[in-house]
Amino acid sequence: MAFSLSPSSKHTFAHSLREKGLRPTKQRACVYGVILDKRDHPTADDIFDRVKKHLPGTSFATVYNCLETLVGCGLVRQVNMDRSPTRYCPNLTPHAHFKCTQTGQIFDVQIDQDTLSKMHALIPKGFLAENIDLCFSGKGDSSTN
Amino acid sequence: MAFSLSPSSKHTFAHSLREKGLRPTKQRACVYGVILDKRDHPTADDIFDRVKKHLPGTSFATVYNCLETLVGCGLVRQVNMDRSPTRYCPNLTPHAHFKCTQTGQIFDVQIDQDTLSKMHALIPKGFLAENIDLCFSGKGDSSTN
DNA sequence: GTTAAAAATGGAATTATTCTAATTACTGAT
DNA sequence: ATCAGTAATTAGAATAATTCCATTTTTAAC
Ligand SMILES: [Mn+2]
Ligand SMILES: [Mn+2]
Ligand SMILES: [Zn+2]
Ligand SMILES: [Zn+2]
Repeated sequence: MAFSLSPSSKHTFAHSLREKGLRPTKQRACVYGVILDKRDHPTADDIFDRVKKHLPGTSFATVYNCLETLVGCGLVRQVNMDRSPTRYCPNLTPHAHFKCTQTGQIFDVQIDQDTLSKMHALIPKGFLAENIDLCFSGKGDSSTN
Repeated sequence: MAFSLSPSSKHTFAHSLREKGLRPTKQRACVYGVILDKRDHPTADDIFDRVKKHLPGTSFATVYNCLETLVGCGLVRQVNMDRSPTRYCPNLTPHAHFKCTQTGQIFDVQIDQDTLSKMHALIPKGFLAENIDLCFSGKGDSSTN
């Protein structure tokens, strides 16, 4: 059966898509659902595997198409570190990412308003930043393994 | 003729490599030289083109090998934004990158110690960050085009 | 100069992602 | 409900940055 989003997620989802004149299809809902369901910053491949459990006929191209759409609607953020496959994150609050070099896991790191302001203040006059990306990498918390 | 590094760059170069038991070859010097020479955050492909002007026989594999070596020695930093090709930067001071979405140019943005500390302070207890990457993207300074 | 290790080379392989052309699913008039 | 037009999905081919591999060349040590 298709992924069932919570009522509030379903509303956000449908609303964000319709605002851009796009359709809330079951594939898009499912991709969004699996990203919300397990917030481990999955890759497109991970998402493909998970989506297939709910909608077995789904193609890889569709997963990529859906991801592009969801990112375009601002429902999901892309996380790029090094040259590794892009990962996807449904956390829309200002946050950074920490990648454990041992396990490969990616953790969310909240950014407080004060630090965020300081970061913004780095940008020289005449530049307009639409996007900020802050990534850490190193040894992660071993207790979380 | 092989690229001629300034005396001080040549010293840093040879010293950093020898510290790791690696040889300061002319290809490595040339790759390092072109990165120092034009600090526009070139891609491997850009570097390949520039290196060939000095050492025409150089292969693409060698450029990648040299870049890996230079990064491993800490002489050069990799800059990854989105999924675009990796770019290389010889600026070893703490700095962020701003990518102009219109021209694709990448600019260095200095990070003051205070902001750097605040950023470090975001990292949760138990995590040890070996690397920090801060990237902005948006509209760059049109006067620099 | 000989020998052994390191580096460079050319080309093949890998792989995440994008593209293309064909099919299917919606939408919204009629 | 039917039809037409558009949007979305699909399977597979194509792309492109990077890595790998086998071979040759260079270098360093003896
Ligand atoms: Mn898989
Ligand atoms: Mn070129
Ligand atoms: Zn995240
Ligand atoms: Zn830089």
